[in-house]
Amino acid sequence: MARGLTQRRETVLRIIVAEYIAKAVPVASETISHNYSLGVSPATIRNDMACLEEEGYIIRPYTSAGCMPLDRGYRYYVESLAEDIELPLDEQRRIRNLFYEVEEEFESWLKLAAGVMARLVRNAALVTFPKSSQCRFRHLELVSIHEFLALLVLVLSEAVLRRQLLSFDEPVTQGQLTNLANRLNAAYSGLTSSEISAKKLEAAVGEERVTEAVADIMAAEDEKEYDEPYLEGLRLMLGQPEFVQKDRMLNIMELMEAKGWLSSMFAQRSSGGGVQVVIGEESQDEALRDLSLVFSRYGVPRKVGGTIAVIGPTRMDYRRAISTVGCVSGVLSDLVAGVCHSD
Amino acid sequence: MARGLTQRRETVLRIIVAEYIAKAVPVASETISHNYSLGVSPATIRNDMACLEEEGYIIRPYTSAGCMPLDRGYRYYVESLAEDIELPLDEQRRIRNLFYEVEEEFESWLKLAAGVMARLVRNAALVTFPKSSQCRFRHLELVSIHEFLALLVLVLSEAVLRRQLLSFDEPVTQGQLTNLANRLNAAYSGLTSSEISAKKLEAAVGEERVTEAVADIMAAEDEKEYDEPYLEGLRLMLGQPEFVQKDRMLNIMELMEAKGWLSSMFAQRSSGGGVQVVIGEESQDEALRDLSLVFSRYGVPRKVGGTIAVIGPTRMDYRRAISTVGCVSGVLSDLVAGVCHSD
DNA sequence: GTTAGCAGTCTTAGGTGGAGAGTGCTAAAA
DNA sequence: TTTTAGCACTCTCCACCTAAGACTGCTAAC
Repeated sequence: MARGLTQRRETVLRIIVAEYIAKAVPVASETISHNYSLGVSPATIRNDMACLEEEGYIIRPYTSAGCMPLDRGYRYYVESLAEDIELPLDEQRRIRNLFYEVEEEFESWLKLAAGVMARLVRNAALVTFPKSSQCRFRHLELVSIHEFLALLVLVLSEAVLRRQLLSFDEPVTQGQLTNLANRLNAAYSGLTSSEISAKKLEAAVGEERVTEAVADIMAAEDEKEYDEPYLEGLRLMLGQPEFVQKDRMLNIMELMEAKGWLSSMFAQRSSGGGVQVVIGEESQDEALRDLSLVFSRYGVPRKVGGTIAVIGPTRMDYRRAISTVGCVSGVLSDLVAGVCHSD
Repeated sequence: MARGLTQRRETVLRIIVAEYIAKAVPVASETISHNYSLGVSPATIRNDMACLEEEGYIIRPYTSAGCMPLDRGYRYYVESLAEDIELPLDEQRRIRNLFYEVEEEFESWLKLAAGVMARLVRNAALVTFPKSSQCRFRHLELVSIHEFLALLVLVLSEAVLRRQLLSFDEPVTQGQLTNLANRLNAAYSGLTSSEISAKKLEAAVGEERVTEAVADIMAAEDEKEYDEPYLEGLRLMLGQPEFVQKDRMLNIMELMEAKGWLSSMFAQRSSGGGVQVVIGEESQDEALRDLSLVFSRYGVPRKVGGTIAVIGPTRMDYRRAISTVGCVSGVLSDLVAGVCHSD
């Protein structure tokens, strides 16, 4: 039997992947021959399948069974999808409208984005908080709780908000706090964490304490790669037939609850833009070896950005996932751009 | 055979519940007779078991099998636990210390509380955000994003923080915003939502827009029963043997992701203080019929409070759950009291 | 009221066989 | 050389059975 992928073999491969994605059941040669008009008999398909198996695109669960795609097969399928698969325009518009209906709050947008993606692809979806490359001080506010305790509210660039309780060794009045806040706001406006650390103002009641807290928060903000992300639709993903075994389900949940899994997940994100796909074992992470990831950056390049992703079994509707992620990332980018227009 | 619960039968019932909680396997008469020195033979235990079954405390999965507790049996067991079961003092201290190590931020405490409880009881744990009975205005801040868009940051009583984007029809400068914020802060300090709505200030650029937003946010805050709670340890609960069937797992996850399940969960919380237990079918909610709930209010009575809870299968270690919930609720109450001392 | 003994009941695991699905192979046809 | 038909073969899946094991229910004696 000759090697190499003839045109028909490529078609057969695409059919196998598409069928398997749709049905989650090993694909038989007869199914292909019957449902698709390739003009050849099942026996011919079988020959092609043998070849595809030899080349590592597909595998059979046992001798004489239908075949299912391997990671390499999925990869071929994904590459073979047209570069520009997009959702139909009316669906894009429908999604976009969802965001304009919701209140003008950032968290709502992100949560909505995760929810929308999860529902559309029937898998888990995740959205990280957008983060600026280096955040800048915009504004702070000090609210007295009682005489030894105050609430520090810090507004950073891109509408990032942080708060922290500050306890003082000596009694401090709201008047003093307001005073202090005014001076610090004037002094720190637009500065970065390190610039604030470097600056030394004249000592005043609580001034050092506040400055230190501000610099710490901003430094932490700059440093941390990913905030706690919004994750939705885990249950949709776990409803997929690949997770019949309970331990597999629990493994996934353990993975998701663990800290730092996100970073490992996006470890190999290339610098290239657009929607990217990591299939099963292409991932570094052992725990992700039978999961796939479709993700994209969103935001304003070189200023602020986050990541959105769809997570599912390697048998995932890549066409749908890629187009959905692409659309939602576009919508979110526009929303972000609107908020940090003048930064 | 005589009816009624003799002292020994009560003991047998407690042993059955305790054994079943520990092993998750139907309890045999021989097990009881062997491992506990009741001074009677298995046959006698069997007689007692027959009686307990007749009275609805226990059930057998089939004729001639060991027995397992019914809701009524669990209820008896819970009531029979001493009123004042508490964690050993050193464990209490260990838990308390965890909270003092963490940064002084409210969200961190709540998340930590949920995590700690989940780990200790090996089940799901949940903590709602504390909420004041009627929130009061403390402070607002307006930060210009660009000339038609500003960020409203609102600080309410008990350090509750809300933010919202506001768009304007006409250009507004940061100077105007600061001015407006100062006036509103002076005017609204300490007021409730309705008092703010009632008040009419002289019109100024954007004044109406801001006041309206503030009143809306505060009204929403007053109205909503439960915020999105912190939920941890779902995976621990789902690891329990009662969830071997996948659909049961998915049902639970669906329930948890649904909106409003919390309110239905705590629907029947009595006004009585302390730790409370709802066992299986005692709950109104059909979906919760094989789950139990151990929960408690925390916070400062009549001022601000939230709910913490442990959720698990009816076969749950109630002793451990009750003592843990009691301890954590105490710690959280102290922390909350510290923050809203002067309110 | 309690106990020993034993028959009886139900579950569980392991094994068997037949039906069905789908391929691999071979030899012939195109 | 590629394609096809035909058929033997492999493997799963399901239903059914059996034997072992776990406990109880019952009865009669203590």
